[in-house]
Amino acid sequence: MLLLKKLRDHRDEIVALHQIKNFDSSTIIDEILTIDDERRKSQKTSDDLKANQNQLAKQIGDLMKQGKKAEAELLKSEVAQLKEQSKNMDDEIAALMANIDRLVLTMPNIPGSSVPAGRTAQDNLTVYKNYTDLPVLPAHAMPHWDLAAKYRLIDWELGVKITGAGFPVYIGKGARLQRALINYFLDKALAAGYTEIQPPIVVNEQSGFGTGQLPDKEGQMYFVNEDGFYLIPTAEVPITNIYRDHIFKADELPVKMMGYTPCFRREAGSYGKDVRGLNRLHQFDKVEIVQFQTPEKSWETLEEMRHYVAGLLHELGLPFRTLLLCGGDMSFTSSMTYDMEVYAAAQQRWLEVSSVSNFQSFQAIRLNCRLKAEDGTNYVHTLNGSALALPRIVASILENNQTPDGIKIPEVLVPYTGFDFIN
RNA sequence: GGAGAGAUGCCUGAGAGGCCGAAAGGAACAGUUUGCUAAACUGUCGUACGGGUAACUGUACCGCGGGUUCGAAUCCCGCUCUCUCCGCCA
Repeated sequence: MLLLKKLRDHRDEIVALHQIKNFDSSTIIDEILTIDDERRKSQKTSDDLKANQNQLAKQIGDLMKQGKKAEAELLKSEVAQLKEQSKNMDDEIAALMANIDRLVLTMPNIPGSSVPAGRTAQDNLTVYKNYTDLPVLPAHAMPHWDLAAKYRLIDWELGVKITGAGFPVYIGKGARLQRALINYFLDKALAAGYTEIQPPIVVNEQSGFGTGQLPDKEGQMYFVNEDGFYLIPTAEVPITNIYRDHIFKADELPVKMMGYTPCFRREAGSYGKDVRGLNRLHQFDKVEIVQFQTPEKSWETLEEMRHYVAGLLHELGLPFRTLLLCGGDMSFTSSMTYDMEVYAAAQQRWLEVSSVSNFQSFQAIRLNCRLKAEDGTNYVHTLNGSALALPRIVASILENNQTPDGIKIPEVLVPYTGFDFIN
């Protein structure tokens, strides 16, 4: 959510930056500002009326004490009138504000100055890659879903039986590989200074709103009707909401938190080879890193976080690239996003395994999470990133590390898996 | 699931129709003092939205939403949440 004051003070700048996101905000901002002018006028009127009422109420009190009943009654009727007027005014103000809120909520975050313009994923900028030539597998190489079945790592049909498509059952070394990855990611994040969190994996509506999943992405989350809870699509939601309605002191920042959770996504409308195997699931595991940072340092922190994630992929020895998303491919809430994609050599596809974003104050405003500064209160900046999402990592390991005899486990994981080969 | 109690500022906690944006203590911050640590003393110590170049000033907020009243943190109604006891239970 963007701040009204910012819209007023930097109107043209914001309109220009929104162009990069292919969003035309000029008319919306003007409409908002017009409504807000009206709101301010109405508020002045209402405030004055109320000030008047307050004063009269005091006078009435004094008159009553002095026993001047008649005079008091006279003032009472005057107050009644004022009250009616201010009440009408307040209704008007409420309507105006609701209108403003509704409009403000339709505006996406403002992209950072280095975000490239563009419409689709084609326009994303590859800012880093860790390979010179992509691996080429022999003709008999298998995609991960076949490998997973062959070595009994994942039972797809069983998942369908228990729940439905997109809920695979990991078995034996498949399950142990998952657990190894989780522990490896957690240990690395811990060493990088993040505090480990085990949050609830269902959240209330306010939390969903705070991080920006609600209201727009309502249909993407599983909903527990009876209690009004949402299953989290990412640990970002509960972890970021830890500091909803909180005011930080500057020396408390940055706050670095991380956690492992299962994630649930309805993925309505997905189909085809996008959803084959582990490529896209309804339930998957992820370790997420989250930071709260001062506005001055958030860009620096974004770089730090994406380098951290890249480091993990390096250690796993998977071919990957880092993309700087163009305006059109960025999420509604993000100000700048790096995506990390690993290569799955059998499918010959790139799979997104991490998305690292700086939200600036966009989430913080919704969260009402602020920073106490010398010159008043300000909003903090929030950032987060996957570090990492498991299924596609597993897919990439299986496909890239396959040999005729089995699958080689990346060296860094061996202490966690307890085995170095799957056959 | 049943019964009861409660929700006040960063925390503890008073406040029971006007003198309350709210006592007191603690924490925090600034200053004074003391040889350091510490202590003592003094001061500061909520947020939002308006008006004003500014000094300053208006309004709202005591869980949330209504109501009564000239006037509500205080009375009434509804909701939410928390705690305690009972039941069930990993």
